[in-house]
Amino acid sequence: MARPRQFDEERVIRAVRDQFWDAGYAATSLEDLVRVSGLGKGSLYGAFGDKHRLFLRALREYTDTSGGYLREMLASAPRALDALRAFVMAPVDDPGGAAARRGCLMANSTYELATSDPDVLAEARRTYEATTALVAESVGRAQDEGDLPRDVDPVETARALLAAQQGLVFMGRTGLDIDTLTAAARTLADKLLPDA
Amino acid sequence: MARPRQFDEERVIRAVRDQFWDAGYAATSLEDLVRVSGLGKGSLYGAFGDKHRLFLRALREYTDTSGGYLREMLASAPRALDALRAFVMAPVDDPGGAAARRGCLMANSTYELATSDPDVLAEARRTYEATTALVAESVGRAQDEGDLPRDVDPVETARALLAAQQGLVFMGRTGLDIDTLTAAARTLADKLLPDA
DNA sequence: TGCTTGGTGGACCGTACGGTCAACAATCGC
DNA sequence: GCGATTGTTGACCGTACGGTCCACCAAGCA
Repeated sequence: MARPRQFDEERVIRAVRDQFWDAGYAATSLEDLVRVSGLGKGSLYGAFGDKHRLFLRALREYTDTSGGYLREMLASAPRALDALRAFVMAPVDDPGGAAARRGCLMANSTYELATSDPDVLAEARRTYEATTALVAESVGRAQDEGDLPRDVDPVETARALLAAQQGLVFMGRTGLDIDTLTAAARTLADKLLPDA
Repeated sequence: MARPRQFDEERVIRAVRDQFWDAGYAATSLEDLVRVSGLGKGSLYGAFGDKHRLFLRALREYTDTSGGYLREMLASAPRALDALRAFVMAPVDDPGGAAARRGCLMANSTYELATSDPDVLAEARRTYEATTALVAESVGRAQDEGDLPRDVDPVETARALLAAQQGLVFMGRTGLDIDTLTAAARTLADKLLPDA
């Protein structure tokens, strides 16, 4: 072993992720990445490879973290139905609406790159499948707890809930004010999760 | 007057719009625009201004055309409820799923540019407001026709329907197969428009 | 037909980008 | 302490981009 790294890899990835989140992939220059990371170009390349690989790494960090939060949130809720409601309302869980305007890094990336970048498309599908499975499991739990009717398919319901959530994310990106957005989220949750 | 234009302005705008639609704003180069339009750089600049203004023009063409179709579709339906159902199902109205993967130019642009481009953000809000108003009007009509309960707010319902539709657009962009997407769309329509 | 006016096209320009590299610095085993 | 090894830095490079410009051209008018 020789000279050790002078930076915290996780901290750098989080800083880079935030930059991509705020500005998008194409609109983020290497100079931006150097600035937010505090590293030189050479170090960045030596540690993470080129811009594309660095982006994929940051995206993976985002999906892993988000997936972890979701898993925990769904698992820790006393009643699954409440967790599902919180899942739909997640895009508006932010007083000032700043998070709503920022949106979801995975959705932003899908819209910007999915047509041209197979790696991003694959990550999108992977995340989508994993989220659907997690939500479907909670739908099943809500059925077991008597809060949702037995005759609906958990996976179908999970896909509908995910679509509703992502639709709210989109409306947040258009700059819709947080109160109106919250009302829309409530309407969707009430209709899709009738017994709440 | 001197030498007249040798191209059809509308045709050029549509070609440019399709290019931006397929590749996005940043990923479309001036060379691409020259290729799909058949014009030289000078002509393009002389007729439409720079890349940004040309993009806004193409985006406006898209929103005007889409808005026109929507207005017509909603107005011509014998029962408003059927039209609302068609509105939600629109993202999957495409046998091969190609249109679903392409998504909606306005949504694509919002995700790519709304944070940094005030003009695009304004166009997004304008389109969003107009669509909400059109859909809300049809919700009111469906209430008058006895197909939707009287106690729901038309504008709230319209926003929920729009969110559901845009959520489906997102799922289409992730490459979800058209059959699964159609099933999700049906679930959403059934829940949000109960008496269909 | 020659003059004027606006359209056309592509050569050309400055710049900012992603990426490379070589010189230097810091740590470890010996 | 010294060499080996790896990390760090920023100057540097080639390229592709958006945008400009100018020489040429076609139509209308006298």
